Amino acid sequence: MPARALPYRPHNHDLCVDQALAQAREICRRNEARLTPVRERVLELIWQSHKPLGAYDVLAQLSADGHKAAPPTVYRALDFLQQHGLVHRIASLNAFTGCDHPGQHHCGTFLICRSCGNVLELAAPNITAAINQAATAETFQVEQITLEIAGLCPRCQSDSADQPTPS
Amino acid sequence: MPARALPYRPHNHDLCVDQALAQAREICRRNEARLTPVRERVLELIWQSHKPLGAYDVLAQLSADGHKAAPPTVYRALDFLQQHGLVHRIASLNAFTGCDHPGQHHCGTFLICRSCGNVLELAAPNITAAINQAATAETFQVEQITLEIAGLCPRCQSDSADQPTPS
DNA sequence: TAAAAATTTGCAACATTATAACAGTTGCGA
DNA sequence: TCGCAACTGTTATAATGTTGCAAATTTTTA
Ligand SMILES: [Zn+2]
Ligand SMILES: [Zn+2]
Ligand SMILES: [Zn+2]
Ligand SMILES: [Zn+2]
Repeated sequence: MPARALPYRPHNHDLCVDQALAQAREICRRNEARLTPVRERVLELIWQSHKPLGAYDVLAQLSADGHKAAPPTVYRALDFLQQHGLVHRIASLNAFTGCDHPGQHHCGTFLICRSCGNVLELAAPNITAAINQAATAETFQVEQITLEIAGLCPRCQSDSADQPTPS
Repeated sequence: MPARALPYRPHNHDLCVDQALAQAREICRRNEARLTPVRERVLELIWQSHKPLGAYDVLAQLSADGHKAAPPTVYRALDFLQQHGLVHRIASLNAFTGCDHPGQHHCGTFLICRSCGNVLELAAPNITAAINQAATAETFQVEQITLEIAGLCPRCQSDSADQPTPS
């Protein structure tokens, strides 16, 4: 089994895209949801890298395709994709990123590099457990967790150590 | 020692406000920072309840005071207050809330009730530890944590159980 | 105290992100 | 082929946040 593709490292990103699209098609089939051309194209654009994309970035790229689009088109597609657990919204960035392990609606934990902009989605049962424990101690009924961790990814840590100011 | 004032429960909120303002003055004195009238007034407005306030809500209330204000005035005051750890921004709400235990710049953990809108700031060492552990496992250098937990507070849980649709 | 410097505020314009309302289109079953 | 539901296009607008510069205020320096 190959190591998980880490956004921070060079990897065959086409595989990320192909897998994401294949999973999306499969999930929509199972959910009897329609992965229309616009929706699929938006998902593909979101997956063009591991850097979250703003709604208006998506919009601009749709327009570059020649697609005549307005904000609602994009926001509706993104809503759909979120609903089916295919993308996540990063609240601290007002941006969207593809979901690493789609299938069910879930709230991810994100490691966001402030230098390169890449995002890694974690599945962190320990964190979730600690959160639920703390919430339970306050008799709070958890419905949704927003956990976004900003900092420096491994690559950008060494970069800043090796090359003080790389342009 | 009295029980901590929980936002969800009736409490003498004037004490919350008085304490927050007193701490703010003390902290600014120590930091040699200037808690000007605008800044103090914005902090007071933020503390008018435990429900986070949008920047434009603050702006409206400043205007109601007769204060001639524009967005930058509010955003600058909020920036100042954040810088000195006196208020927090809730990214998932685009809103601001007073800090429960100010003194140093820190990232809080928030329990946000989607029904009554009140927010409780937690100090949760267990969660922080779990997050740092998970980040370290990915060789990620944490700088800032955004943790916002939405759901139902104790009061609103019982309300919805007792009174199915209370208007 | 008076001039100079730094900080804070006022103000106008603008940028970005997101939604509302309604009309047209498409796919699908009756 | 008709009717319905879901999807998309279109226009306008709302909500949130920023830039840049000038005036006012406070602090520092001489
Ligand atoms: Zn990839
Ligand atoms: Zn995910
Ligand atoms: Zn209170
Ligand atoms: Zn705090």
